[in-house]
Amino acid sequence: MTTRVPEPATKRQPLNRDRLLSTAIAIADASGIGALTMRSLAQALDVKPMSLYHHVANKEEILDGIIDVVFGEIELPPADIDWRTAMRRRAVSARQVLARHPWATPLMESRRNPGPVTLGHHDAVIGILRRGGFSIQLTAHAYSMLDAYIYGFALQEAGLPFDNETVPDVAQEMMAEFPTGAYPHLTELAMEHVLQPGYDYGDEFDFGLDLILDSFEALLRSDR
Amino acid sequence: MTTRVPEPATKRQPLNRDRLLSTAIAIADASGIGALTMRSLAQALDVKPMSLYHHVANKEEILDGIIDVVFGEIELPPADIDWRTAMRRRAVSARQVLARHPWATPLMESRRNPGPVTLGHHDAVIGILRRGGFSIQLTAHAYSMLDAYIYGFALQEAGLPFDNETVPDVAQEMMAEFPTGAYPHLTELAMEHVLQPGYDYGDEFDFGLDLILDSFEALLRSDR
DNA sequence: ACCTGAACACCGTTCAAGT
DNA sequence: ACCTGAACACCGTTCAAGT
Repeated sequence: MTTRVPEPATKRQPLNRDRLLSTAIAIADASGIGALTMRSLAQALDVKPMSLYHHVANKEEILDGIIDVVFGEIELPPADIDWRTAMRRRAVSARQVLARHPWATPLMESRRNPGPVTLGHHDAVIGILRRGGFSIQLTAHAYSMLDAYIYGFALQEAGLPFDNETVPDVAQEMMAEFPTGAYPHLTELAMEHVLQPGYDYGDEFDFGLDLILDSFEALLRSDR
Repeated sequence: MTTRVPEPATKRQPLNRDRLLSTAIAIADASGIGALTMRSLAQALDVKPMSLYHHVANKEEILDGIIDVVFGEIELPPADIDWRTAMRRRAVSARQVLARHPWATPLMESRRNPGPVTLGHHDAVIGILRRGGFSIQLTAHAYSMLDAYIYGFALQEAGLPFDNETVPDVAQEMMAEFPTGAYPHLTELAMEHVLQPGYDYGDEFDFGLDLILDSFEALLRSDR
């Protein structure tokens, strides 16, 4: 004999904004941002499309919202460590987060309504630089440059037509389509670098990051 | 009395791939990539939507095609000038081109079929570095870093919610919505830097670019 | 060879109606 | 307060048919 269960464990949770946004992110992660439609989102939430409009004004607000959630995933180091360690950890974390959500980087461009988490992130990073002794001028330089580098790298990484395992196959396939003798330098770089064992495009990130941090360390010293 | 004109000057040109792509770019420039639909493109070409499919397989091919056209607009300096001048000119030109086509940068991510112009561009840039004395290793570092910076900067610039004239209005409006006391560092940076006369976000580009070029010049010297 | 009309399976969103 | 059915004006694309 079964007991009557007034509230079964599988009972549908009431819809709310947080669940809406995290489900939207899950869809984009799994199937790309193109697969995120009001209809697909509603179905994943076990609800009709029109119900979504009770929690967000429109799809734009969903896109603004998920970008703000993604920003919240980036580690903000404690305020009491030195600026270089803090900037390094934030940059590495940002790259990891953007690699986890490859649809997010290009979306940054069109989003012009930064959410509270995004603004808080920017504020904290600027604060770390200022406390580290950066002038306002130098803070602007450093922040602009670091973010350009991080987003640009993430954009390139998201656009790579291969992951680390399929490098040889994809590279060989692409080069097979080259007209004979065309792109000699590209071919050289592929053969003698990209196709060598142990190659990992991701390793490039640390090189450029440290180069930037070195430069600002030198500038900071000569600044005061 | 009017003469009979068998071929009026306004006669519709026959559709071809080049005209299709350049019209597509004109639409995206004028109204954003979202306004570029098979139907809007057909209308601009004075043709029915289905006619487009005689010149391209689908919309993906149009997107691949216009990205390749945009790449072709980037200046490739002559092979006989020194690497630093060449890299500088290419970077400045790339930024100008991407600023002219703000929809293009985020599109780079999803395009995985580089066209012949794009491949030729990459090949030429790598060639300039190699001839400048860069090892394969250092070439990979430099190219990855320069492109990450260029694309990242273009992405940020495209996402700015203001152009140079409207900076004060937009910044003031945004800050007016901040809860009191929130984002103190962001506010400081805005008040004492962004809102100062003569501020131009674009100026940041040269600073970071020269910093990168300086670093590689030093690395190149110690490398040989 | 090049173009097209009609149709299909999708979109985001509005509106009026249900509980 | 929260959800929904039906409808509207859009998408990209296929197919069969026109010149």
